[in-house]
Amino acid sequence: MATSTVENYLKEILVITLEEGVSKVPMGQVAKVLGVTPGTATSMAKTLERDGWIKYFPRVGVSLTRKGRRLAMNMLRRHRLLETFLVETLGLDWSEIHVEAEELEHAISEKVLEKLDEFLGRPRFDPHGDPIPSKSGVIEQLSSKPLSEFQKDDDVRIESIVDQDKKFLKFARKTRLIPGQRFKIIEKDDCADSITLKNSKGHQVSLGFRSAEKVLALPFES
Amino acid sequence: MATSTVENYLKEILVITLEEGVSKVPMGQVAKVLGVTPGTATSMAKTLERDGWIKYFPRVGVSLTRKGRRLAMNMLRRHRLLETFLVETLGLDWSEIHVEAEELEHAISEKVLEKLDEFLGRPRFDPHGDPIPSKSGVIEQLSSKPLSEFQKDDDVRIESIVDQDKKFLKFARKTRLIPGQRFKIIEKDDCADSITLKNSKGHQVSLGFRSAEKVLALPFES
DNA sequence: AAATCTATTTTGACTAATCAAAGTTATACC
DNA sequence: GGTATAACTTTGATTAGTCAAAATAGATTT
Repeated sequence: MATSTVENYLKEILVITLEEGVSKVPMGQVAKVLGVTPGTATSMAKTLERDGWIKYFPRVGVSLTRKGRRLAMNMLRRHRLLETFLVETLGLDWSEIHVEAEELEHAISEKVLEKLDEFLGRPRFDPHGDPIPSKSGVIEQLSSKPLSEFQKDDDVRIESIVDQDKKFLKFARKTRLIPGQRFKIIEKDDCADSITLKNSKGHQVSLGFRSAEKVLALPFES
Repeated sequence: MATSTVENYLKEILVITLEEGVSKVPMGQVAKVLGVTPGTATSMAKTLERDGWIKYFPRVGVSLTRKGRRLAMNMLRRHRLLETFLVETLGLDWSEIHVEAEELEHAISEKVLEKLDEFLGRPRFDPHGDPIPSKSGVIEQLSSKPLSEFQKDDDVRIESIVDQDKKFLKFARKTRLIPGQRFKIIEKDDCADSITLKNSKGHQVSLGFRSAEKVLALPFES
């Protein structure tokens, strides 16, 4: 069994891996995100390698083994499901949930997590719009977020439509909300619960938040 | 800050104290409930005393200081609120909740606990019928439980009526469900959701579980 | 009162996780 | 191409929590 320290190291290594799209994370960065001295990170790297969680390349960095990645994904799932619970069910403030989930994620069992997931209606995204890894460790493209998470003036590229309802897919096709298409968010009104997009040809679409949640997009630097 | 090991020691010492009505708990018993060797319990007792959580009387036992009791009560509150949550909200099986709560109680913050308490409607009893200590550390008489928690043939003494609804109080008075009165449970039917009591004068009352939950009683050895 | 038994304490050793500070590489700069 | 710099590793020490096994103190029995 992994201690919660081990779980933390693996999770943070995974997050950096996903965020930066690299496979070897340098020790300095590991030390920094975990708030320990570089020496501690190095010695931990050795024990993590000894126990088969990571591969350690001295003076270069660490990468997760399959086993390590599996556990790390599971931690990310716990973390994000808990964040969702804290906001949706208990109504905690957005700014506090990270710290809280950071603690709870080590204490919650697989069984309770499963029940929580069910209770929450198997959410796909956490309150920050980050995707929640599935039970089997699959995660949607990290940086793709539902349209509802973007802000006015953001440039986005449609990534995928989460909803499989035929009517919605038909509507999406008609309005060019198709993977690969580029849009700019020209209006976002929280009160009216509406988002308006425009593509380069001047074509315009408005969506309610409900629907905007079903459309995943990537931020797009033009 | 207390580690979760410290929290466990204090909580278990409190539980024994409450259950047995003693103030000094012998080391052997401490070791047993915590699943450690006697030597470990002894050395822990010294550190706990050093940090002001308990008083340690060599070869006799330990008792909680005011500070220790406060923390221990808080742990008991956490534990029982979590058990309530696991059963009521997530629908876990009665038999599993103790172990789960045992882990979570150390990870949940005061803030989240407060929200959880609110979400659950500030319950007074956990799923076992044990009282949940208040935020300020007050606990109702440990052994008093709602009538619904007793079994057929149990002898009980009514302790108090939790519900303040006038109609219910009137009904209780008429049927002699008054603090101090003795009854025997002559029938308890889970399917029919009904409990029937009889006092020494042959007077009989039947209650639904709903109502039986509002009547606290003490087990009574005749 | 001596012998025995049981509960408790002591001792010495171990693991996980950490830090500070000294030592080592590789890279970058002139 | 030698030296400074930043990144990384090593070393030695510390703290929390634990066990096994030997030592001791009280209580109980004879």
